[in-house]
Amino acid sequence: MDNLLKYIRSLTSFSDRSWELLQPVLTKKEFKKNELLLRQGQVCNSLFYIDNGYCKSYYEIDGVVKNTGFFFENEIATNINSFGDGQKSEFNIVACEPLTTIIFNKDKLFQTAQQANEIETLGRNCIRLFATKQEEFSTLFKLYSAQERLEYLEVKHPEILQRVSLSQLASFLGVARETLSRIRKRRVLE
Amino acid sequence: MDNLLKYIRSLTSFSDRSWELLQPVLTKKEFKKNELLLRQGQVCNSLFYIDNGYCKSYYEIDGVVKNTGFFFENEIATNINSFGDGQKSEFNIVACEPLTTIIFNKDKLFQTAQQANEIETLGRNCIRLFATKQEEFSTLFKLYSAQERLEYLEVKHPEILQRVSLSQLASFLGVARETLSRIRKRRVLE
DNA sequence: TCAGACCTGTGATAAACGTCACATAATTAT
DNA sequence: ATAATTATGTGACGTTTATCACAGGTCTGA
Repeated sequence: MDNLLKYIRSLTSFSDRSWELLQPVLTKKEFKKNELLLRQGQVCNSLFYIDNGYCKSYYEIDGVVKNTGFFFENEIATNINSFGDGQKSEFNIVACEPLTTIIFNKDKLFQTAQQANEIETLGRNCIRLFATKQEEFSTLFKLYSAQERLEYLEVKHPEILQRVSLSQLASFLGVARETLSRIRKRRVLE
Repeated sequence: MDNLLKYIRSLTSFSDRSWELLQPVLTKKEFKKNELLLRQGQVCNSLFYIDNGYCKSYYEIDGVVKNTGFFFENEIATNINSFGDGQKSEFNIVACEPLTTIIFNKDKLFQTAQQANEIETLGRNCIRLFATKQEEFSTLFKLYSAQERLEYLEVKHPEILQRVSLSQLASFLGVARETLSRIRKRRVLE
């Protein structure tokens, strides 16, 4: 839980009292590699704080897997739309490695947040980080070519390139696996 | 202010008392067509509730304008990253029509939110909507081709196609103006 | 240690797209 | 009303990308 407390305090001021109040909201949970955190069609009632390992969100359309996000240590993974609105999720979240998470239960979180403003503020800040990340990757496609998107990741998010295989990365970058392989080859030669 | 109150109450329970407390946070402001709401390099200290008209966010890179978002009535326009973190904005927001907005002042909003939990919850929900929208458009690029992205807008966001010119829409969809023109022609003939 | 699954690279080919050039609306300003 | 500006359509051409096919490499579990 140490990592989580540090993470929270990097976002917002958080008293020991708030941390105590938050405890009943939290559950530690481990996932095996390839185990699902969230399944398409389910409603997402959790925020998954990633303590160790990483996971990804993906759509499965006509049997083809399309990766839409990767989530590493000290990030929150969730379906923000499903979590907020109670709608069924259109995508899956799966552990890409053995994964240790701390789960925020939605109902308990909302109850507790009504009583403790610091917890409400924490929730706002978690969502803000999530929104910032989405905006960042959304903008990539509007500003840059496939090769430039790869270069952007090399500079700004090298951890993704180090830990995610080329095949997995391709759909996230919006190109075919073969194309990404060729782009990478060009980059090495240049 | 009527529209704003309805908007707020569609998001979260909001007492008359909270609405009173919120008043000092709010300022009505009109923008002329092509007037900037936010300039690149500035820090964003406002949430712009769109009461009437619409605006867009855009990057200007090597003299070329790239549109990244459109914001219509009953939406909040802002730079979520700049607003939350105090970083300088990398993009502009400009009125595309004569625009009526209600501005939330950041400092006053945060002060007031500390005293009234309903206002903190409102902030969380506004950001949540923002995150959901970003995620939606980010996913489009990973799942669909340019033509499919256009079809998606036709079904899910026809208001964008009705109000935004083809040239403006092109960079938002991540294609050249000429390509979008040809895609549209194909769609009409099919 | 061996088979099966997954990952990466590469060639061939067709399709999609970007860019430049220019013509023709449509809109706006004077 | 008319000129200027902006928006759209279209052809030509080169570049980038998707798709299919297949070979070789790596990892993993029986």
